[in-house]
Amino acid sequence: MQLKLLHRISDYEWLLPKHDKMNVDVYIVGSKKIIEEMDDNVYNQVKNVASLPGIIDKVALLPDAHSGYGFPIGCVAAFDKEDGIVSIGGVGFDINCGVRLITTNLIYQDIEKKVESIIKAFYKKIPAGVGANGKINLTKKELKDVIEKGAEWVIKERGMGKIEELDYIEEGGCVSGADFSALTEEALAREKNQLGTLGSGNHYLELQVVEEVFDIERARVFGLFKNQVVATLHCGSRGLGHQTGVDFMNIFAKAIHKYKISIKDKELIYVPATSPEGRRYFAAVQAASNFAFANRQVISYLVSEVLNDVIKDVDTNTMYDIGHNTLKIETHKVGNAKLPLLVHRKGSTRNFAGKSQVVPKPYQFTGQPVIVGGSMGTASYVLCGKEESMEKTFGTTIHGAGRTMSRHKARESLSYEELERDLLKRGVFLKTKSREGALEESPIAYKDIEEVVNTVIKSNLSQRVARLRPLGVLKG
DNA sequence: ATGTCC
Repeated sequence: MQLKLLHRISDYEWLLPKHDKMNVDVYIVGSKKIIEEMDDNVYNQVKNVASLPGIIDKVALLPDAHSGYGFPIGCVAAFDKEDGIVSIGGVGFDINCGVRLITTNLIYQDIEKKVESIIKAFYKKIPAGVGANGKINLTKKELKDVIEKGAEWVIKERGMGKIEELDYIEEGGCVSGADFSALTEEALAREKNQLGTLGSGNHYLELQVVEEVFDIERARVFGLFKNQVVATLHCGSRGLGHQTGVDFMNIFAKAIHKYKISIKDKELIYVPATSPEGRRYFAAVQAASNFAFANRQVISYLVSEVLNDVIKDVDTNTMYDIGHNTLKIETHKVGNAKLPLLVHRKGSTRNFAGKSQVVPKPYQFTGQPVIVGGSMGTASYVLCGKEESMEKTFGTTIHGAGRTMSRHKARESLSYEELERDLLKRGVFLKTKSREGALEESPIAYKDIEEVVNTVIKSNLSQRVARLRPLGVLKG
């Protein structure tokens, strides 16, 4: 993206003022380098998003942003609850794709020589890769319960996890407004034993060590300490969520004729939020979101089982679990008004500070944790929201480093053997279902996580709590 | 991201 098109606010904040058909400005977070290296298509995409009807206040673009379907990945846009719209590209096809951080009572020395065997045991126990199926076979009635109850169903009905864990999942592991009947038959049919499966692409399960603690107080409340072994898992709503996106593209395509909406970019198709199709999409997104929460709950339980198989008496806890492809109704301060908004977070994470109804009770005085995923060889971060982000980005921050190289280019840039060697040099053991897939996710294909994190710190959106160094990774 | 083309 060209810097000369933007107005500088600070070294880390920029503004693309509204012009042409834009209804609002675009607020951009990034260092000079990050913005200059950002795909030009991101510029076109945020301009298009800013031109959507009923958009409120601004579009916020985060430093991990890159080109996506319709909306960039790494942005947040909010629409008036009544006069606004809902967009499929604004959520993403992997609905409620998210991350969970699992803490343990182990220190690095406990597992130093067992990393390989732990990752291999993960590989055996946790289905990963395209089309992977798990052991949980749901009847239609059970699937309906999963959709309506989210992670709670997994804990109560299958005994996979502790009931207290629900307090440490975004929205208690179950968003409201989920309607089973909003999902299509095709989406339901895709759920063929996919509960408790990791998936492919950038999804992973990583064994990590807490390398550095930046905020001792918050780390203590989050249950983190230096040299501690933790696991981070990144996955979403699998085929069910994806099919929901695909099917609503068709439902929306019919609806725009009815509402006489003309679309200039088919990837940016939308319907009025209050239309039957819009309401149904909202309910379907919440439904798929609950499936994703349940999915991560199952995998999280399998992680604790594996750790207890390989090493005895391991105590695991969920530090937090949060999505980064979401659609929510939230009240935000806009100017002097407080407005209920339809917040689309696409590859971006809710980052609420301090006391808030949606911050879990144990974290009321710290603010809500954010888990920023690394890219195989690189560090992950635990961050925490700051008050300023409420006004600047609707309480939103980054979700990862963000791609800087296309999947295709990444595959051509190195061989699998080179990747494996590079990772071993970094002290990371890799096990994957797909060598091609792993190449696409090579660390060289991603931005520098340190620089991306530094940007949200310098712009006062988030604060650092801890940095996690990868030891081993299972990829789909 | 995705039973990466029923």
